[in-house]
Amino acid sequence: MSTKEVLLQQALILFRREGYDATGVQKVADAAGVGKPTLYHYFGNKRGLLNAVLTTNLESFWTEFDAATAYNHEIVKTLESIARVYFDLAKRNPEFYAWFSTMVVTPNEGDIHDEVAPLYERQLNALMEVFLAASKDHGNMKGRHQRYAYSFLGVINSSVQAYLSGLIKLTDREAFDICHQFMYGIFS
Amino acid sequence: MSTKEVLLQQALILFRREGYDATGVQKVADAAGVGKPTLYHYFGNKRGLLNAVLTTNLESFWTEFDAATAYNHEIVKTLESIARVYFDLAKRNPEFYAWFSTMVVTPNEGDIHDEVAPLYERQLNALMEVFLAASKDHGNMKGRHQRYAYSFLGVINSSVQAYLSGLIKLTDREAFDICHQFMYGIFS
DNA sequence: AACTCGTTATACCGATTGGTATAATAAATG
DNA sequence: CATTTATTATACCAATCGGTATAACGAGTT
Repeated sequence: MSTKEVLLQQALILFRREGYDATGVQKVADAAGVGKPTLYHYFGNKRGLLNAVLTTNLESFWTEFDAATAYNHEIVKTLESIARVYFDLAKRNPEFYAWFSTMVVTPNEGDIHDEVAPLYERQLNALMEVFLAASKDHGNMKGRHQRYAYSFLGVINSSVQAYLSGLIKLTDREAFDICHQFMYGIFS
Repeated sequence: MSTKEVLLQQALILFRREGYDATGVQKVADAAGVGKPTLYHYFGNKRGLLNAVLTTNLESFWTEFDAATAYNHEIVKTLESIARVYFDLAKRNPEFYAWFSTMVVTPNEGDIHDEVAPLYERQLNALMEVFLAASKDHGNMKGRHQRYAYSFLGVINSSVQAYLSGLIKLTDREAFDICHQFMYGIFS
């Protein structure tokens, strides 16, 4: 593994365990077994490191996410695909998911908000598009697409949190269940 | 307002806006218009300040919470009461709720985790008790009380997040809706 | 062999961190 | 009025913060 990859790996571990603000650049460099200027050579500054951690760990997620959010006139199946994308990320990279999912709801100012907010909005906007497109097929969800996007993400996160706590497994059945339960609340 | 109250108020604002770790004790003292030793006189150390912010802002919440979690053989009504307790806190003290709700899911080490974890567990345990008691009346929720406690909190938080974002209002009707939708998923 | 280029280390910068020793002040009590 | 007691400020501590100037290092290239 290259020095750069080791730095990214250790940064993620420390950011998750102690928080971004509480993690000094020195500590990351020490954990990676290199000097501080090496870190600055690769990432420019602390925020660059944060950005790199986010980008690398979300690379394949975005690919799957963009594919899943292409609405195909079957809202429930579309939501199931989306849920599975999140489940996959959680299973493939639980350390990162646990960290990222807490940051998207953190209203702090500073580096974290500036870097994470656009990533969250991109998810929210794509989900809103899905519900907006679906509302042309189903008349029952007038103007609530924004609220649906919010709470659907909440439902997914709730399952993943249970998974990360060892309570459940993230099966296709689980994705099926939460999507059906979610849509029931809208249509009924 | 006493000096102590001003310190608690400013600490909450800064903790929420910039995060606990990123907020220096000096900044809190400056914001309150007093010297640093004044802060240490009242709270001992930074963690004592954190503890005091949590305790004071949750004082009336716990009273209402303990009353609401007394299961009375009507699971839906009990859940509604609980939801309203959270809604009340969010409406009465949105600044605090926005801060606290992000911390309970943050798996960091350090002061925040040590102070917040027991508060979260107390909520979780009380909710588990509710579902456990209810499972004696309803046979359909065998051994899943822990998972229900998790996801019920998730549902509530999802509503409150939507409220804090200006999307919805936290009415009694909203509490009714989410509890019914939640229980449907369990019984069906 | 000379040279370049990407990578890394030593040592340092000013600013800020959490925390404190000392003492001046204010109010309350005798 | 004198004394205590609670409250506040000035000034400081070692440690760490994010960030950098300088240069040594090894691998290729010419």
